Amino acid sequence: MATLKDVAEATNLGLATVSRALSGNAGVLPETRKKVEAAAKALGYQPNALARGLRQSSSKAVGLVIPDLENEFYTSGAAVIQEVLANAGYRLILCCSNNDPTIDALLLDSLVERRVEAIAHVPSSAIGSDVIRSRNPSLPVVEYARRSNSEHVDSIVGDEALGSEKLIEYLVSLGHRRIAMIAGPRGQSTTTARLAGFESAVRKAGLDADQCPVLHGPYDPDWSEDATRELLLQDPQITAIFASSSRTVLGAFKALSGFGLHVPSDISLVGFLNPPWYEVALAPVTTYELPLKDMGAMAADLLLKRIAENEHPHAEWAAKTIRFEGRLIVRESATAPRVGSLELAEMPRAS
Amino acid sequence: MATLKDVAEATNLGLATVSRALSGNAGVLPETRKKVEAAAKALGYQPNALARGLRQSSSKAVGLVIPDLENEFYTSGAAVIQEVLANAGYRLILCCSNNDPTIDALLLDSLVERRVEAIAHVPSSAIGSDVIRSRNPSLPVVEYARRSNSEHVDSIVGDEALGSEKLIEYLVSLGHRRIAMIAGPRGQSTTTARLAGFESAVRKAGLDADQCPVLHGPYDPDWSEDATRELLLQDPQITAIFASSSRTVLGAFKALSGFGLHVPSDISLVGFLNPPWYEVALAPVTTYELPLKDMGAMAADLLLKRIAENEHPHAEWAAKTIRFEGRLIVRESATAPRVGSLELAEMPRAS
DNA sequence: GTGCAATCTGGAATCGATTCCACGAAGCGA
DNA sequence: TCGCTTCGTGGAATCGATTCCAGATTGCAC
Repeated sequence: MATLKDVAEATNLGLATVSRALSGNAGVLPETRKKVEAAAKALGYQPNALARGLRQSSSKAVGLVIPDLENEFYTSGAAVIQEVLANAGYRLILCCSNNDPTIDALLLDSLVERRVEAIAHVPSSAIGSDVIRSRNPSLPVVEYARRSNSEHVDSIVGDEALGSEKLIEYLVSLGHRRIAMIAGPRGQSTTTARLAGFESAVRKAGLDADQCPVLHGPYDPDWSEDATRELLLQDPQITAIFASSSRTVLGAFKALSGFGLHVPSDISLVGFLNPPWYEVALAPVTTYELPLKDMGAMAADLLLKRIAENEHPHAEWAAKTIRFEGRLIVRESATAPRVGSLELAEMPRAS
Repeated sequence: MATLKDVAEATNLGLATVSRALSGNAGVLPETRKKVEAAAKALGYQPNALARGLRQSSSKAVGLVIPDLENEFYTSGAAVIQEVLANAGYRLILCCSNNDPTIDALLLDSLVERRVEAIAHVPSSAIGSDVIRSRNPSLPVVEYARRSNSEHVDSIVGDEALGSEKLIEYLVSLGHRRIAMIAGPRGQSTTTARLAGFESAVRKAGLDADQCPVLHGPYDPDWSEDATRELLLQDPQITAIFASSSRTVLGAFKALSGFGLHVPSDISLVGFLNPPWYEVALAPVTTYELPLKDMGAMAADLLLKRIAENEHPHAEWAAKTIRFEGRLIVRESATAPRVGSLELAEMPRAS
């Protein structure tokens, strides 16, 4: 592949001049520049970003690590982040940790080694981004969507607790008193917050906590399907289910259909987040929507701001957590509770 | 940030030795290596991938450009590609072109400038990947999911034509004779193939092509909703709709609900691909599933193979297109056609 | 005509790793 | 003991760009 030197030789100019000409710097005769550009084009010259980055110690790249490429909770923000950064002249290096803390740490390291200028991060463990910050205090890092225990990292999250609370309040207002929650895996900030909101709302409404069971498991439709199934078998008095992610809503629907139950006449179901398909689900899903796009934009803006600040040595700043409120979307999947307990028509489970 | 030199000075060793010790090369005394590793750890040394890449002219990175981060048609394969490559010691740089050919070209350039060792690409235009190949004949490139007109690039796609054909055959076997297709944007290989299959099936079944309208538009729920609406108003004799992507299925469902129509008793609807929510849709969706995961794995394997071949100068190879068959999944969204024309209860459109 | 500034250009240092080559020490057989 | 190989190590070149600094040319004012 052609290098700057090749262009220099082809034009009988010095390296320095050619470099200036191509990088659009001032101090080059217009005709010289023309000549250089022509030669570069003819030779098919493409700059070497590695060499440039090495010299300038700036890669014009930002890293983003998310745990799952097929979950709108993360990709929705990722899309915006990529867009904002692209407009600012940065490239996004997007990596996927598969929710594995080991891979997560590996990817963060590899981003630092590539000398990205900032990192956005959906932490896969409570350790989160602290390792990075402690080794590279000046590298801007922001946690997005989930929080770790890191004290020294900005984070942008949704107000998940408030969301749960609103949903439960709504169910209670419809008359439900026995509400089950299908929660996520323990230890993740989202799970913790959604659970906290649930428990708080249950308490405030004066419900009997024993009649409001909570199931913990991965954000996975299959697990959720099994969990819902067992839940109903054990506790047929339940009148409403709060499935705290779109994945678990999916599983819950499948389990319910398997039992021949109808939403919402047999049982109410509310979800979380707002993927497009909620509108065309078996019963359009009542849910709490988070402004994922806004959150992503804010994360990207924050990173850009921190990068800019880095140019000039800056005063100490305190890490801050920004929490975005969402909104309750009422659709059809929840109504007043039925009377009496469920009649489960055990059907062969769809494989 | 600590450099190799810092480690060398801290240990009173030469640069060369330190480099060898850290990169696990032979020819270093075990105790020397211990000492180096200890010092590196103490100093928080992290190698500079830019410098390494520059010297070795190999970045251990592979680029992937997809048009949309929120569409399972692309992310599903992307997830697998990332996994396979990670296992082979490569990092994935994932970029999103927003379906814009200009951005697409820009991103490809930027990947080449970063000296990635291979590129997987969902082309956003018919020009596709040829520019890259013509300038860098030795850079492995594979097109995934969509094809461009490039003659010299491998591509891995689904057998979209066959899929359409199977779906239409199925509808015909149920007794449908007036089937509408909501197609994608003209000029994309997926649209073309799906349309070709549709037309071929219509012809083979001896249907009247005039009674089987085709609407072209973006793969977008809102557009699809409008299109479906107009379609039904213009042509209430239609008994089945083939919505050729999950996005358009969504829009179609919304339009149908808006008219108070019930799937499948009032009208049949079949889709394409198989996102998880198809199972819990208003009517579980009959569709043609493509093995996206297998396709992604194959794309990644192919790239790795080409990278390996590049090590040894190799014989000419001919570009090949690999087409994956999918399978028809029969659910509940299509049944035998109603008799007579539709009665449209025009409802206020959900904003 | 001379002095000085402004403008354009090129040589050479630099970024941080890898790697070729040379050097000294140690081991071993003859 | 001498000569040869083997092993561990360090010096210096290298990758390909950017950029500091100095030199050359020109223009302009006095």
